[in-house]
Amino acid sequence: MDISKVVETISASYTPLTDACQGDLVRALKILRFDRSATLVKEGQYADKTYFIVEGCARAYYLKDGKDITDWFAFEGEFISSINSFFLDVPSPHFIEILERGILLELSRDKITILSDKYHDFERLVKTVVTKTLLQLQQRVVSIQFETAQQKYENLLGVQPGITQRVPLTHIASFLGITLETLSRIRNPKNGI
Amino acid sequence: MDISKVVETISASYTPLTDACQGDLVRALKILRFDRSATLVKEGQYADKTYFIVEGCARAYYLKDGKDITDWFAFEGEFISSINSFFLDVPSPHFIEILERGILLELSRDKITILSDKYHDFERLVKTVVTKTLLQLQQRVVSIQFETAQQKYENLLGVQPGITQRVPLTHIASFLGITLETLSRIRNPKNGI
DNA sequence: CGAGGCCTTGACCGCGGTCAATGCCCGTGG
DNA sequence: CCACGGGCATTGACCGCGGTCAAGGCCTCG
Repeated sequence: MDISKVVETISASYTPLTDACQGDLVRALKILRFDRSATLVKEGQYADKTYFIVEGCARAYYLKDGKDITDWFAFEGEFISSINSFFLDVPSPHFIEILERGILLELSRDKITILSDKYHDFERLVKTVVTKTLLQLQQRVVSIQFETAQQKYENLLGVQPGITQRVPLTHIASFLGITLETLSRIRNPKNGI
Repeated sequence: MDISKVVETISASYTPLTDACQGDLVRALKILRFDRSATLVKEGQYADKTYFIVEGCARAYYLKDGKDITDWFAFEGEFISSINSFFLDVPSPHFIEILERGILLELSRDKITILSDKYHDFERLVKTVVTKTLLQLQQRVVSIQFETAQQKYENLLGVQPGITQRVPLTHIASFLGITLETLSRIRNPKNGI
């Protein structure tokens, strides 16, 4: 796999980076490959890394009263990290788990700080990634707050059509804030029509 | 009112700005004063401005099936804008309304772009504001999704203790994603204990 | 073949929504 | 100065969505 190709893609899909910046970024990234599901971050760790997904998918989840609650999915071309730990430098409430065999790029906060200080355009890249995430999250608040379980599910399918083929329903249910049982009933056509 | 003092406060509370940048920022800001409630942004407008609240408070809301749904409050020292319209350059789904007599600073997206291009540290300021907002929103998702109406309300009081003195309960209820009736019952001590 | 993960289905019930009536406060005009 | 009206909040009666608990189906893998 050619990292510089991936960095070009990032530069093209988020915000342009100068060649110098791209070079430094390539050198700062570390390739991770996984054959099957694996846990990148555990609850309680200081999770000062962010991961860019080249192939495969991942989720961030936490335990609420012992229950596994997914609160973020990431697929090819997206970033994932434990945002609380990453930005606030506190122990992570989240686990981050790979859901499929795939390839990730890892980037530490230290290196992000160095790159952000050195390159104005890298600072802009980070701003853009954060902004996109903010807008997604905003949509999610609206969806969670006033839609029925069914609408939330249909909404998710609109944004991530293939998700049910790639992610267990349990995780999708907790992501939507509904139970697995409810999700199962929604998906059953004879309750629907 | 002395704008440069306010800009110093912003620089201190978010991320430091050079003197040159602060100077340019002071010149880019426009002061707005309001004696009573007023609407800054209407649904459907291209809302390419952001507002910093010096005194008073404001809310962003939208109409969902004719119902008024608040989805953001801002108080002294915070920014507010119609984030969808501002970042994506689409017509605003939101109204933005001043809730109290007060003072705001207005800054247009054009000027933010110019300042961001000229000053690396201004780019960083924007990143920091967006990041803080992202983290708040993340907390809110968790709160909305798995807490009871009462817990959501108590949560809000934890973060914004004085809010009930400054904002009508109707708006607080819709912000929390509950009805005014439910909020009223929660607040009534004889149902609580 | 058996065990365990994942999903489905059923029975039941409680939180919080809807609808509607009433209360309270304050500004405006007779 | 009081009466009225309108905005905001409270209270009550009712009910439905979706949660909980429990049983059972259906893979896959050892």
